[in-house]
Amino acid sequence: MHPSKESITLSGILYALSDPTRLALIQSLASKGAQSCGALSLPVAKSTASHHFRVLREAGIIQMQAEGTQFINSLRRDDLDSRFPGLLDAVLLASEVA
Amino acid sequence: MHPSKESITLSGILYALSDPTRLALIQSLASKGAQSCGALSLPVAKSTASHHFRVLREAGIIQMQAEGTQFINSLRRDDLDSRFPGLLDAVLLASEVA
DNA sequence: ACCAATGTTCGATTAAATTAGAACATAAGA
DNA sequence: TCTTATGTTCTAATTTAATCGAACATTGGT
Repeated sequence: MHPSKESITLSGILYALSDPTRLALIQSLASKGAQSCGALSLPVAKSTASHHFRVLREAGIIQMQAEGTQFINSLRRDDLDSRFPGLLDAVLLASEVA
Repeated sequence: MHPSKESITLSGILYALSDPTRLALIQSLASKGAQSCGALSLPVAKSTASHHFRVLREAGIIQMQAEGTQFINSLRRDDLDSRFPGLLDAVLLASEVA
């Protein structure tokens, strides 16, 4: 379900983050910390939101852990920083500027 | 044909670079400097290569200038660095690691 | 047990990207 | 002027992605 750090690919990350909805998602996670899927309140259907979480998860950008009836999402910051130094920070900085 | 610096979007850049063929293209431009389309010798049909150049150009990542019968491609490094500091470098670094 | 809350998965639909072949445009050279 | 070189544009086929509704699973509370 969650890819290992080594199997995270650059193309996968760039693709996952090229979607404005997913970009907004990780921006929220970065600024407000870990949140459940519902707390992130996307303006799309539940199934669509679930799809976006899956894309981010399978790209290795977020991790999800069950907590009661909900799932808590958080950035895999350490893994990303060690595998692709500076990339996440540059994207987050750019997403604030734009 | 070439977008202004201000109209370059983060999503556009991330999407354009999420394709392995295009990523390889800009990596070659970064390491070997400006090159014609032909010199970059992609393993695809001419029309397909032209499509990839167009995507990179319209995303604001490269600029193309006519030079005789050919087009010289180069990175819009200054524009990218000023608009999204550190992003291009992080991607290029990541593309070397991976 | 029963019910509500929270997401996931399945199936279908619609939209967008990738690819390539064929025809076209432009510049340089013989 | 004719030909070659270098890409672009057009059109079409295949693939991939985004979206939603409905049904399903799991947990926690009543």
